[in-house]
Amino acid sequence: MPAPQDSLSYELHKLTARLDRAADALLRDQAEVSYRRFLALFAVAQGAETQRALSRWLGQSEPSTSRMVGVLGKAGWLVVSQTPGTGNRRKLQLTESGFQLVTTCAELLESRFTELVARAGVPYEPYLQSTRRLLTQLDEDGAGARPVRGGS
Amino acid sequence: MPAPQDSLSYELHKLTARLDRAADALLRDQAEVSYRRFLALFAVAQGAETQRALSRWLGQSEPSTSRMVGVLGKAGWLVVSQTPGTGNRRKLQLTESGFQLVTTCAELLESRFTELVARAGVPYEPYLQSTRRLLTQLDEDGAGARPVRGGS
DNA sequence: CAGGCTAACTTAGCGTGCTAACTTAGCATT
DNA sequence: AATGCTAAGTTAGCACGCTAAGTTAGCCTG
Repeated sequence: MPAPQDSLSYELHKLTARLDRAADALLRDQAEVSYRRFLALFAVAQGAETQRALSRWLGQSEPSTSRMVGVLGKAGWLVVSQTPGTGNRRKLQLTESGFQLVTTCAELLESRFTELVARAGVPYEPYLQSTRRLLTQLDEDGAGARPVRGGS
Repeated sequence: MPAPQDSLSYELHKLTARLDRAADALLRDQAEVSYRRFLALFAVAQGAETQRALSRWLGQSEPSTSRMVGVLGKAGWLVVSQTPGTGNRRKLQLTESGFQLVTTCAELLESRFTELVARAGVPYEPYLQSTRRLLTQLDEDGAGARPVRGGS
């Protein structure tokens, strides 16, 4: 049984867990918003126009998205509207404050991450390529897969 | 504002999210245990002897670990004991069934992941190196950092 | 031995992931 | 108009992450 500290899968896991925490801490500090909420608003900014689209964009279930949309609406970052004649859809639109939040946070995160990669001396492009290859392979493997269940 | 689909940070995030889901699905299918629970048992197998040690190993808060230990104990994978004269500690030990579960699952996961990397044509060692460098850099950056809060 | 300190764990309560099952809106058929 | 279908969203309830605050065990020090 290999010690997972030494395996790539474990290191990857650890890396993204910390990246997420760092991002979350940064955003809470600088913009009083959680990373999850930012991601949802960002998805809307990038063109997710309904809740279903948003849930796909985020790779999340629809109930989770439904709840998140409610929270973001109450916080005044998002307007949710239903137009008669378009089925049981909700149209999602950022408010002015939502848009500004997304813009600010995206810049913050992007600059921090780019700096991190540079300081770590990691070659951006090759690393990105490998990451993408793994993703693609996972997608292909999972194409005929069983449903996903449970936990966070 | 860059589309995050194109950025390394986003791809990394997506990759580990899917790796976790794939691992979770595999373990639920083959061993009727969640990935989180497996990780905790694995940590004990690797030498986490108290709850505090376990929480550090998992990179989690102590309350989360406390609850998890309770669940694992009830499931019969773990024995929790308190020895007088050693302070308010709990000694963690795998049961026979816990040990077998960990062994089986670790082999399952390791072989699947190695295959994935090979099929994806990703150079294992360089990718591992870069991942480690990013982690180290994050750790150094965060050495004098603010506390981490909130969310999942 | 009483009071205070630290280490380790628990309790309370919340955020946000999930599945299963339900509701609502529009469309097609009879 | 009633029936049934599909798409989109919600409700109920659980899994597990977190912080803040409380408890318990042992160790000092007066």
